[in-house]
Amino acid sequence: MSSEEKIQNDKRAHILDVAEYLFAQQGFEAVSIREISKAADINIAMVSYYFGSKEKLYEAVVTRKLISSELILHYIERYNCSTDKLFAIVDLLTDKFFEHRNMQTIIFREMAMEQRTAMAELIANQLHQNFTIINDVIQKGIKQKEFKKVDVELTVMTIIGIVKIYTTSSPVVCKVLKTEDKELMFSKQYKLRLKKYLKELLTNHLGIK
Amino acid sequence: MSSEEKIQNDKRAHILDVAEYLFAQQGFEAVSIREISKAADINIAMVSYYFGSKEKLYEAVVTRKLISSELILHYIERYNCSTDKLFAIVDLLTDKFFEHRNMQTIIFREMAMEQRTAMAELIANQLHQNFTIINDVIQKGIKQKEFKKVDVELTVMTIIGIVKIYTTSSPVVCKVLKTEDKELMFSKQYKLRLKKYLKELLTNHLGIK
DNA sequence: CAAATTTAATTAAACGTTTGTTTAATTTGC
DNA sequence: GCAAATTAAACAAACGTTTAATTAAATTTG
Repeated sequence: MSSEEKIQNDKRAHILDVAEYLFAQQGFEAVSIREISKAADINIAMVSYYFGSKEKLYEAVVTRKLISSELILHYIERYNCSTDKLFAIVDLLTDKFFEHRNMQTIIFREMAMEQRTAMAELIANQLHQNFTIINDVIQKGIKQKEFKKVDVELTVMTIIGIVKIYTTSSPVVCKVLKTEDKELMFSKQYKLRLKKYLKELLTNHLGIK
Repeated sequence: MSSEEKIQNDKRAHILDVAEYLFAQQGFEAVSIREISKAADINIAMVSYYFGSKEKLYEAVVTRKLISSELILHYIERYNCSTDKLFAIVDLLTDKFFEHRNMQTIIFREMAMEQRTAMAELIANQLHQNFTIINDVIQKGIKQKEFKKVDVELTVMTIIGIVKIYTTSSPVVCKVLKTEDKELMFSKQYKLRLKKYLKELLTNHLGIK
């Protein structure tokens, strides 16, 4: 990559970062191009120049950070038993959700919209792929008598649901955890607590010895 | 209540219903007063006439259906042991979330906004109250050796998280459950499945005999 | 290697729409 | 006939986008 390309990519990436933050905070419609431009310290016309339109900027923001199923598969292939695979998924998901919680806010807001846009479909498919991987791991674990028989689909949803509500409902989670501090809530300490809890929950639920 | 008041209330309620549906589908900013008016078959000016502004209409929509903590308390007071209380809460929450899932979509979208509005604060407080009730039930159950020792706050979040992701992420949940039909997803049958799953999960997790 | 030329990046201003809200006139129900 | 309900029209403000002009950078040329 030449140096000028890097500079342009930096600027593009900067706009994407700013836009992601604002979209996550307020939602797509609530954020104006003028607001993004001001926050990113660029001219209003630059968004159209780089991305074509506000809609396409949004698409770029979303697609940039989707958790690919390849990543998950690659991450768990090193483990042999289903328990280790499942726990690795818990770690990975928690890490990714904590790291990209702005993105997760956007993604699940999009999922809450009933109207099927092309992008909503894209996200749903991606999430479904990730669901399927976790589903298969649990299914295999049950088959090999490593896990008890459970409602597999809802178990998958449980994992995602907890991590999701933790990372995307911070005002109320803050209150519940009595932290009053969002920084603390997303600290290493609390991330460990969440991971530990999830593994204990799954251990109990799946009857892991 | 006089007959004309009833008619006015009906019209107000009708606007609230339509607005709730649209707000849940698209979010506050994405819905215009013109769209609401068209869908509700009223004049544009009637929203201002009845509610004052779009903002106040939104407030009216949200506050109308918040699950009051009194309702929960009243619902569980008839039960003696913590297990029965907890299972009653599972039933109540599932029912309410299924019944008012439009509302839940709006509420958690508001919670995902980082900017603290007056209404976000109101919702957070309400949710926190509900959290606290569940929290207390589990805490008491542990104290009385009815439950195993667990991370109580995260257990509460688990219950809410599962019901929430089920009711407010229907596109992806549909795919996961292989129903392809949103009606089926919110049928009695599937509601029972969810309740049963939650109780089994809690039974395993809390070591209920 | 500097000057000339072309391309890319950036800007301020203006575009036509749409937004939420208000006004002032009209209709409705009692 | 009077008050409440309803309407169409108009309001300024904000929206996403485009334009045409300008600056900066890259490339070509002599």
